[in-house]
Amino acid sequence: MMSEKSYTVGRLAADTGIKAVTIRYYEKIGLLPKASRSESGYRLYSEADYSRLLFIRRSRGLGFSLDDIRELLSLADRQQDSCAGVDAKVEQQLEQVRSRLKDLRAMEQELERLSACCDGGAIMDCRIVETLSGEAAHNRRAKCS
Amino acid sequence: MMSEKSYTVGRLAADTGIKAVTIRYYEKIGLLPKASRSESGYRLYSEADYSRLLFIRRSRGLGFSLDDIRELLSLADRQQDSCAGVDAKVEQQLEQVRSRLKDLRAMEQELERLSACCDGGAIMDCRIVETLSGEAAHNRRAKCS
DNA sequence: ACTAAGGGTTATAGTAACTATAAGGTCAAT
DNA sequence: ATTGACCTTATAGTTACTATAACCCTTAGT
Repeated sequence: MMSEKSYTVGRLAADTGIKAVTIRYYEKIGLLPKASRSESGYRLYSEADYSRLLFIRRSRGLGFSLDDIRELLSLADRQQDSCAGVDAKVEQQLEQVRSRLKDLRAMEQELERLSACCDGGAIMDCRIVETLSGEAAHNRRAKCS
Repeated sequence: MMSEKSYTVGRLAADTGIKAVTIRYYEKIGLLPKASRSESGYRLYSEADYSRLLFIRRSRGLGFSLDDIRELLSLADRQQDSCAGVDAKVEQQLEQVRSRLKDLRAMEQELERLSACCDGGAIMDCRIVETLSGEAAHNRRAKCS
């Protein structure tokens, strides 16, 4: 007797913080099911779609790829199965994040070192340029920390 | 009287650790100058090309984009100019890296928290799935640290 | 001289996760 | 009726490569 409330794509976008274009894109790649349509052809979304989108958004926030999320969603859909698969994916993602952290920390250190190297002279005397050019650490005591 | 030694693309690749395809790609997008050619059409590279490639590789290692590197190279080429531009770019990159670090650290924390949540039951009881589904922190004392 | 392996050459398409653009249809309000 | 804000589609661009195909060159071995 009462129809469920439905969202247009723009409404869903506003409510979830995911842009309308992106929502359509998710539909196109099959991450979201095809939305039902109004008479005039507008997409109409249900509460279930809304939840699914939130799931996607949270997962993206944790750095999962869309392919990972596709898997997560299908794992999460099998309510009575073990959650070992989900747990494994979280673990895997954690490792990946840590590995990227390691790389970035190394970059940060090196950039800090370089940054401390510059004393504002000309390019030809610039330690930064020297370092980037590959004349690795030889005598950088003089001007660098 | 003596011609400089020159590298083929594969040799340069082996020496710099940048793949031959990538070297050709760098030439195509103008990051490397057009290489001279042997009679049969093979690319021939000089020491200068070698240095330039090393510069690119080190900069990539610091997370600079190819566009940034293009700028860095052109800055570095003006030997008598001030190195302020280079310094600024390093500073900028440092900021970017730090911002990405911040994001990743947040992801790491949240993933750690999630990972600790799983007690190996069924999906329908899984705290991870619950959390991802957006039912934010309500009563997670029970099973989560 | 012939051949096969291991170089090199080009052009084109695919990757991830969108973003931008164009060209148009719909809806609510004035 | 017209404006403005929404919706629709399709296509191309982004980053930094990687993969593929189809072909040419060089060199070592028989």
